[in-house]
Amino acid sequence: MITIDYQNRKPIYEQIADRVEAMILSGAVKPQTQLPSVRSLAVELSINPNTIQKAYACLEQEGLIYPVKGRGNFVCQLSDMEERRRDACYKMLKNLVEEGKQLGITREEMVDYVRHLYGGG
Amino acid sequence: MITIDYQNRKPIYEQIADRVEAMILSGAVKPQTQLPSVRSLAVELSINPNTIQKAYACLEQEGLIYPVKGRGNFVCQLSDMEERRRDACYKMLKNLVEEGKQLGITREEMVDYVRHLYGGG
Amino acid sequence: MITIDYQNRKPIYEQIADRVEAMILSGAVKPQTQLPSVRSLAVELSINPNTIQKAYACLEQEGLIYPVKGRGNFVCQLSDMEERRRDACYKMLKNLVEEGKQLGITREEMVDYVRHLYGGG
Amino acid sequence: MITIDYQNRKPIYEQIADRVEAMILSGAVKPQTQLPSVRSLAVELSINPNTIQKAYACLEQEGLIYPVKGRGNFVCQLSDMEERRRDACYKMLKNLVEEGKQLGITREEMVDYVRHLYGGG
DNA sequence: GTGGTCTAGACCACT
DNA sequence: GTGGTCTAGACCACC
Repeated sequence: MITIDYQNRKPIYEQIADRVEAMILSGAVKPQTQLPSVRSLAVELSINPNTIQKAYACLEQEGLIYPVKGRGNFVCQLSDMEERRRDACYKMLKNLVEEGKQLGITREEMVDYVRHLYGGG
Repeated sequence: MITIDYQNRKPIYEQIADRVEAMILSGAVKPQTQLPSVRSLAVELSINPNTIQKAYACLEQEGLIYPVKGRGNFVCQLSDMEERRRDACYKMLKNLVEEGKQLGITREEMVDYVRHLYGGG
Repeated sequence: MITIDYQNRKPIYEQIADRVEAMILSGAVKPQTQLPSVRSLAVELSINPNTIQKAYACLEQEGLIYPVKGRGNFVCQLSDMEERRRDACYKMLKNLVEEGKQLGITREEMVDYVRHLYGGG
Repeated sequence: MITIDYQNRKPIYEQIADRVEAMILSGAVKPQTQLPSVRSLAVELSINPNTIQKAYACLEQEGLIYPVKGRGNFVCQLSDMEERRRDACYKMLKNLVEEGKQLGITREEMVDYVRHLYGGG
């Protein structure tokens, strides 16, 4: 479910954190669910456990997951999940639109691109 | 016309290169036009001339500008400008759509966001 | 009467010990009273009996409770209860005041906060 | 200005972050001021640079400081400084009051303690 | 077994 | 020189 792009400028721990966040916000991972342990995920992805640790620390800091010492990390019960999802979406799109405008792309041109790239829906 | 975001993970020289590229591809800067000199732009942006130099080197490498010794840097005559522009746009959008899907955003939901954020047009 | 905060950095056994200590020092639990058994409390709080055991061991070590083999744990007869209570209070407040000073909070400002937060009384 | 308590349960990086935050919120360190470099502070406190790095990362995440690559870390221009200070104060006091109540301390008793411990002011 | 912290050392990008 | 990231290995506390 998680893939790492070593060419990407975004640090690995952030790639992981973003991916897990997306899974939580999209509802693919339910609240109270236990996440894979730091060590097991490190083995699975063939990276250092500290990197996973850092990713999980970010998510905890954002209030998305909580650790239980000696047991593991769990997904928080979120009351504002829908709102967070929308926020994340907005933030992402704002950058996009900004770049698009600089490239001189018209609104409908971009809308068409999005429609096309998104595929069946 | 060019702003630097020191918070941004993208290196400064690349921010500048991207911005100039956008201006060229969008037609805001016409072919054969002379770009600001390395030194003057460095002063204007209050950064090291080496950084501007690196940005211009990137653009030259991409075939977007060409240097004339002792005179400055100029915008190339591009036959495939439209194509390049579309490529840049596609590349940008592909990442976006990928993220959007991971967040579980539907196609029309995203289209609506884009329409709204893009503003009048 | 006892709640566990899994988010808290303080270890669980210490949370329990502190809570029981507070109940004893505040007079909510009288001397000679029998405490709930390790097992029953473990069940009630849904945690490992070892953790309760460790909490009780701490309290015994502090001279607040004493175990009777085969019967259970009991609250000690304390001659210096008032003094202990004041000590615990002092210790707690010292940290607080230190932090408050670092934040540049004035004495009266803090006094007002305390009054307000404490509520009726 | 910064002291580390190795006995403290609070991790070192957090002790540092809290201390710097307090200095910023109390106005002891003005906006736009450059903080000591990661390496220099590490030497001064005789700890690993990574620990300082982590502390600074926390502060950046909170929006209190911002890094400039190759130059250093700087204090943000905060519009809501007063509000943040009050929040930090409230948060700190809430825990205190909670503990105090459990110990059976009356409101005026606690107010008196605070007044006394706070010293001249 | 779990997460959390710290250290040490290396590498990279930017100035 | 600066900050940022990653790895490796160790230790601790908790369950």
